[in-house]
Amino acid sequence: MKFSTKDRYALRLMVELANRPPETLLSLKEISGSQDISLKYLEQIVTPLTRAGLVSSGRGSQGGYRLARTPQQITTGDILRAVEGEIVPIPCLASEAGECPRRALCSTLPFWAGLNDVINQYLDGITLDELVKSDGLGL
Amino acid sequence: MKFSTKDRYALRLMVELANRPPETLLSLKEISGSQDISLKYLEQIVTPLTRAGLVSSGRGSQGGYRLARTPQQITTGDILRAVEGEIVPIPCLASEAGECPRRALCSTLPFWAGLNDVINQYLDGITLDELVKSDGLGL
DNA sequence: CGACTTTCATAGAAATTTGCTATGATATAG
DNA sequence: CTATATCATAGCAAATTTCTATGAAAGTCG
Repeated sequence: MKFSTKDRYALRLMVELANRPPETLLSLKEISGSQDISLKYLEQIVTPLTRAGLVSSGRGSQGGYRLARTPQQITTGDILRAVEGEIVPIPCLASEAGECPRRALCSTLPFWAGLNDVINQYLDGITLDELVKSDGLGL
Repeated sequence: MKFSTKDRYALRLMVELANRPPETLLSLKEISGSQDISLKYLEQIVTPLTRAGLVSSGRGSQGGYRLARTPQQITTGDILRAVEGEIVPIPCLASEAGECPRRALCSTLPFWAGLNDVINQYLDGITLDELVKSDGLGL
């Protein structure tokens, strides 16, 4: 039960963008430098973020990325779901899951569903704005 | 971000044991049949559960496993931690994690720590007893 | 225009994890 | 002594993760 580096890097990328004046473009090369993440890997990570409409891009020299909404309008759930897809603790709970023949008699399913709720409520309750502000708070 | 089949099967195994009269031994062969899980895989899963003191075993013919405590005294956190080890959403938060050079300036760490708390509080708040009783409730 | 920079698209590949299966030893009941 | 079960350890194919490589398309600037 671990979130991937892709998930973690996506959050850091978004924090980096949120820390810049809006409207200005920030290149992946700069993010790669400051966050110490491979440029090529960042390219892969930012793709689903743009497709999800969380960031917008400008190409060519002086190109880069910027947030497509304000940090208050973006939750950690938005970001993680963009790169990872639906966040579910077990495949059974995915919306595209096939019908499980054991469903009726599965006494663990309500437990997993409860965990699913707790996790997604947390993710949807924290905005990018709050992430940025928590800088240096807890450890 | 998924829990493994090992985690899920461990829960189902424990529910099965909790559904039997205490003190009586239930063999993995029977569990294998009713839960449709390979016997050999079950053997692997039950090992850490016995080591963690959650179940006790009797060998030989008529042997099997039983709960070592009452279902009220066993939480889902106990079970999952027994088979999976510490439950942490990212490696940074594991107690045996090496010191991260980025720790001080990592503005995502408090977010992950919060998620960690939410998950573990949920896991520690639900007992095997409650799992068994939820049979047939939600879907 | 033309060199340079950056995003964008896709493919590949090494390393790790997952999800088992196999072999065989050890203990107990009847 | 035989059948049954736990216990211990090893191995292995498939999937996933974590990148790296190649190159095209689009934009900036001199």
